[in-house]
Amino acid sequence: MPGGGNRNNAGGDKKEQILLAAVEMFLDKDYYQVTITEIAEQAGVGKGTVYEYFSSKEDLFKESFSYCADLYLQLFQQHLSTAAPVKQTMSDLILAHLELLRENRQRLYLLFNERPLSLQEMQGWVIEKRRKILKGITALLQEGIESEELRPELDVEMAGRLLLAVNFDVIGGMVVLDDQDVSEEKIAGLIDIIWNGVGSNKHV
Amino acid sequence: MPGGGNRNNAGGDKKEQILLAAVEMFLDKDYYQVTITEIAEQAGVGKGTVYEYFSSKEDLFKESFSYCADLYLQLFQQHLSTAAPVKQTMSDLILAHLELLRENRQRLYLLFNERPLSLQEMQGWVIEKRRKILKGITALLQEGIESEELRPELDVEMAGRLLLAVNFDVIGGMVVLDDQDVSEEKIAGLIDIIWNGVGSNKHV
Amino acid sequence: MPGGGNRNNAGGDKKEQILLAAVEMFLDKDYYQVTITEIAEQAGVGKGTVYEYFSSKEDLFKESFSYCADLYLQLFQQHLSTAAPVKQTMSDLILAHLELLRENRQRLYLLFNERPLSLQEMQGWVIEKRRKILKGITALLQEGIESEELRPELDVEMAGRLLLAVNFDVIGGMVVLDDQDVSEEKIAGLIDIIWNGVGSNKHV
Amino acid sequence: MPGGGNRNNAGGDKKEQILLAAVEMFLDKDYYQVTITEIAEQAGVGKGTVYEYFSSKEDLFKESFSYCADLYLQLFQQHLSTAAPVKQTMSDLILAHLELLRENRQRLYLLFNERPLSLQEMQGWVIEKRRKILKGITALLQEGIESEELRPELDVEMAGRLLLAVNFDVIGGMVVLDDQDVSEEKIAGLIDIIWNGVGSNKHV
DNA sequence: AATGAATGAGTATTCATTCAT
DNA sequence: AATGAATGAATACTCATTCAT
Repeated sequence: MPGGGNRNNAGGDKKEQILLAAVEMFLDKDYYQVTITEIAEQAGVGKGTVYEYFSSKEDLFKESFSYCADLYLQLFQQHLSTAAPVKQTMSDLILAHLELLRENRQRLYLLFNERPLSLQEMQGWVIEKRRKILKGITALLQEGIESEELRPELDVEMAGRLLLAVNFDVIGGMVVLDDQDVSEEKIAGLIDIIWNGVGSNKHV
Repeated sequence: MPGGGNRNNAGGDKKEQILLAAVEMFLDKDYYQVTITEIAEQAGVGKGTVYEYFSSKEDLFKESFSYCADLYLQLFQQHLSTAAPVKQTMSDLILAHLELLRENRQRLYLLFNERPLSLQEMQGWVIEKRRKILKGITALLQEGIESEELRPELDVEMAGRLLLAVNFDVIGGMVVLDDQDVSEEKIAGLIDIIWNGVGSNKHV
Repeated sequence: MPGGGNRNNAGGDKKEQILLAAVEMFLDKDYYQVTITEIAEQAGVGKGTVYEYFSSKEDLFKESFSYCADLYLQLFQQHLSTAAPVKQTMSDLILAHLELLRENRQRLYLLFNERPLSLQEMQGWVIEKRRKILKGITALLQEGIESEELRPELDVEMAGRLLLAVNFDVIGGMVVLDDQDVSEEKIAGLIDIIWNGVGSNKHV
Repeated sequence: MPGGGNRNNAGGDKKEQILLAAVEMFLDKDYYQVTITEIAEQAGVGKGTVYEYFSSKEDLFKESFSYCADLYLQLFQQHLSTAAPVKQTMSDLILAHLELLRENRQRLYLLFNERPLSLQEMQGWVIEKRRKILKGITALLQEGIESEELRPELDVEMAGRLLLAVNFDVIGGMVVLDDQDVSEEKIAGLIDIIWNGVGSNKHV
């Protein structure tokens, strides 16, 4: 078997090592401000080694991004596949998201939400991931309608988008942009709004 | 209106000329992809002239950004300061936002929502603008509660954030990311959700 | 007239300055061993300046090469367009070539004769120049046949190629590779061979 | 023939294996475009193994070059050592050369004729080989004079150089640069010129 | 005030070579 | 002896910024 085979018992470690270092850097600075040298240093390997495992900076970025995006995807999918009542699930999602943001550096939000504009391909990347999540949420809502938890006349697509926005923009914004403490109370208030709307009955 | 009269290129309006050119470019490409040379060409001035009016590329970007942000601010403030019913205002805001996105190139959204991440200062910039808008919306909602259009127990901050998210994330996302046609019907559905919530009465 | 016009009274000097420096370097070392930095230093300009006038290293090389090739072309064309007897012209060509090699650094020979193999395009370049020269020589020989200076049954193409080879390979080789002094006597001997051939009459 | 027997890859012939792979590659691409990795792959050995047998890329190139040069040398020496008439030998040489070029990839010509210029050492290498060949040719011509096949007043050195040039520049040029089909007729014409010269008797 | 020629710091990437296994 | 993972020196090219005119 010429050329040997899989990378020792050290495993694919080097690659992961580099990937994690890259994620670390890309969470801190944007694509253009992160240098391969930095990543290599952060990973504790030589510059050339980076290129043993990733064909280019762009490739490395994509993989870093994908790695982070998958964290999100997993989070959502995990919570969306429960049998819990919809209201509960919505709440759980928000809480889980909050935790994810807190655990994995707030900037995860940024990486996901605010990609390097110009790497056009990245755009499609993000959009794709968003669609997947949106689809999951939409399905959840559809079930909610069928189980009569939700109003039958609901525009599930828009409701789904709103829930996505709540997670990314409201929660993400509070944690990351405003660096706020998001209390349980706040979340309850938010869920209340989503569930019951803002309108009073007096004027309707 | 100082100086009065219409502004030909005879006037001292080189600065505005350059600024508008910069906005044009920054709406098309991201910070790192726009070059001073391009901006100068677009503005029809020499490269050196750019530096007569702006101390650096970063400075020029900030001003360009601010210029665009103000478009938003104006849009919101204009609609938030009407005496119309809150529901109407919310709807108007969304419609106006839609139009703004369509008119001013979709990328306005991107410029505003997705700044060159780690120009740290930019962050504060965005946050600041968001807060101002949020404040306006919150005030609107507070009035709505007082006029009993809105539910008295509403967490106005969260409701405000949600409305912001609806504009930026839901509408912006649909127009820009998904390149979707946002029908009146969709908006009606969205307003319905915001107003009445997603929950059915059966299970509550 | 926006943008001004031709480069000062300094003339296209900078460009020529750089070109000559590049020629200098490319005559000394091969394409891959010459660095842009060196050329810039040699030319006494900044690295960036090189790129103001030449779009890439390859471009600069091509122009350098072309510059040298034109020296050859001129040399040949100048001598080929005289009304002198063919024999005289052949001799003149060789002498002129010798002088050119001595004047313009021997390595001119190398640059022309031994291009960087791999820049495929270069190959075509050289071939093209060779063809032009060959055509000129062939025409000369044809005239020689018509004026009955040369044998009527001569294969002019082959004779032309032989004359080219004499110049490039024999003369060039002696001067450059063997660093030999090429005496008038040697040249007379060479012309004699070309004119009368090597064969004796005894055995024919 | 030390060791005798045929050489499988079982033998210690790794070195030859690598050398032949290198020749293969260097005939295809120039020094700078051939990588050690490629050579190793072509040879079916590990990259490190190359360095077991050759101290550096340059060393490997030199040996590859020498290997090819020896093909030439052998070709010439083989034909130069016959007892055939000089005219016949000249013709044979050209034909043999043609065949060699056709068989061994045209690029043999390039490898020999156009070394990576400024590996200065290479220059000497080529010069050395050329001298050896030239010496052989000169001896042949001297014999030709003695046997009265050739004109007694011939400058044998120049005649030798001319024959070398005919082989390398005329034949090589036609085959490689101009990618021409070299007919027997053309060769006959060439031999005719060498033998009888270009001059008519009318004007002499 | 206006210009654009000149500049050089900054960076992704390649590849010969080493050396631990 | 054989390997190939790891390495970092080396280099073309970009572009914000300056400054002489």
